[in-house]
Amino acid sequence: MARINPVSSHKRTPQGEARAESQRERILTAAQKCFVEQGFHAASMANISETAQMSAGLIYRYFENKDAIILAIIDRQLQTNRASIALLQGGSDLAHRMQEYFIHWRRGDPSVVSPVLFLEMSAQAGRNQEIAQAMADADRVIGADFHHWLLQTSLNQGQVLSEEQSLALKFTLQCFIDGLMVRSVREPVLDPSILERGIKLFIHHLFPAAETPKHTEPS
Amino acid sequence: MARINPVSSHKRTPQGEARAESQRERILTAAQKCFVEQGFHAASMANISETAQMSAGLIYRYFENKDAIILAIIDRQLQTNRASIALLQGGSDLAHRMQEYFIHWRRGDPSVVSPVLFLEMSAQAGRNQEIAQAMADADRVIGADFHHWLLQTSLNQGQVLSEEQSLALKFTLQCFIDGLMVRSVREPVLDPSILERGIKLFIHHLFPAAETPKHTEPS
DNA sequence: AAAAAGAGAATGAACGTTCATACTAAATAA
DNA sequence: TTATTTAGTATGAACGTTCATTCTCTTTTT
Repeated sequence: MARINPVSSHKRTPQGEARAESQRERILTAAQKCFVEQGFHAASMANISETAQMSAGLIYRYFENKDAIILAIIDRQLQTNRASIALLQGGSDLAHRMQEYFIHWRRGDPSVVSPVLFLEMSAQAGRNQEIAQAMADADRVIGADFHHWLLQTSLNQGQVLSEEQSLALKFTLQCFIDGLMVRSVREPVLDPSILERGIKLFIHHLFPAAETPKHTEPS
Repeated sequence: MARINPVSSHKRTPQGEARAESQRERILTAAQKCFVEQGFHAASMANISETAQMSAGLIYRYFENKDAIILAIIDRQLQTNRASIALLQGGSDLAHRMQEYFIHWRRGDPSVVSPVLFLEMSAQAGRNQEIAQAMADADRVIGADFHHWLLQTSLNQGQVLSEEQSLALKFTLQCFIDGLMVRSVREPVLDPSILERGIKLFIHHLFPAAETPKHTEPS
């Protein structure tokens, strides 16, 4: 794999750099679409250039090679994911927000991580050291956020969570979220009420501190 | 995608068919290794033939094309997975057995599903209708098994689980297991005690009926 | 006019697949 | 027994295609 940063072998004026940035943006948007539809390896440069509506050769003015584009997309997904997860910790109705993410994942909403890309990234992490490192780093950041949040919210409830209890809870939550992402790809049609009940089951039993505020259902 | 069954355009004696079967086995074993290490698309026929220690052309005597091999591998993984999940429902210590699977996944033990392949299969299911169908069918079977098992075990505990409660519980469990598989690929080094605590947290709170028999820890 | 951006044909490697040919071992003929 | 035929098994070079990448030339911008 190659480096993430754009090709530096061209001198650019400040405004030229602005244009270059928008071109990179254009390429990455097209690449993401192709990668989602065909996968990292199956999507060709010709395919990406077509989607971006530019010549194949031109892409190489902005990215060193295909691997650099893949790396950039992965980086982007990790950032998007982190932002999403951070939002998950905001208010109080954790279960409801999880449901919303599930819906967004389904729809392929570009403002959230693409579950298909996430799966492909994870698979690649099992073989490519550079990708594994990037994902591990992203996980570490998200994990630290969670850890902090867990200690905070449990404290607000008057509970005291041990270090190990918090780490275990964090692990369980990450498993569940990853699993939800997998399910969003694999369940062709899922009864929304089952989704709601399933998520609430998890949240109510393991995260009473982040429980949904209204109409708590009997267990 | 093409069909799964072996190429039928060759006449074979009964013992010839036995040999053919062992050849197919040899090819699939090699293919699985290559697919795990490089991915469905990145692994080449040359690569597979090299690993199987036979010429590239010979593979086409036993499989129509590369897609047929991919399909066969996916089918195999789905069968293996179903068998594993069925074993999960056997005895009482569900949490402990989950831990064991996690370890096996990590090791790439061939007797259990390969988590890397599982991720790649799931990603492909998001684009290829044939694969999506095969995985949905497998999920349906596993889901039915779970549903049955849940009703059974809850009944043994004197509880009565409604249809919807059981389906929600099934969904939650499938999410968690899928998530564990993702984590087994992405967590480079995970403290075993955190794994144990995390899994027990999930099982104890959601599946008290399948609780670990000895030394139940305080919540 | 000079420089940067862009297009698209050219390039060579790698891919999946096929094909003419060679090997092997059992069956048959001598 | 020893030759000859036969049919399945296996090889690896060759084919046509597609791929990522480079090169050359044209257009646009400054």
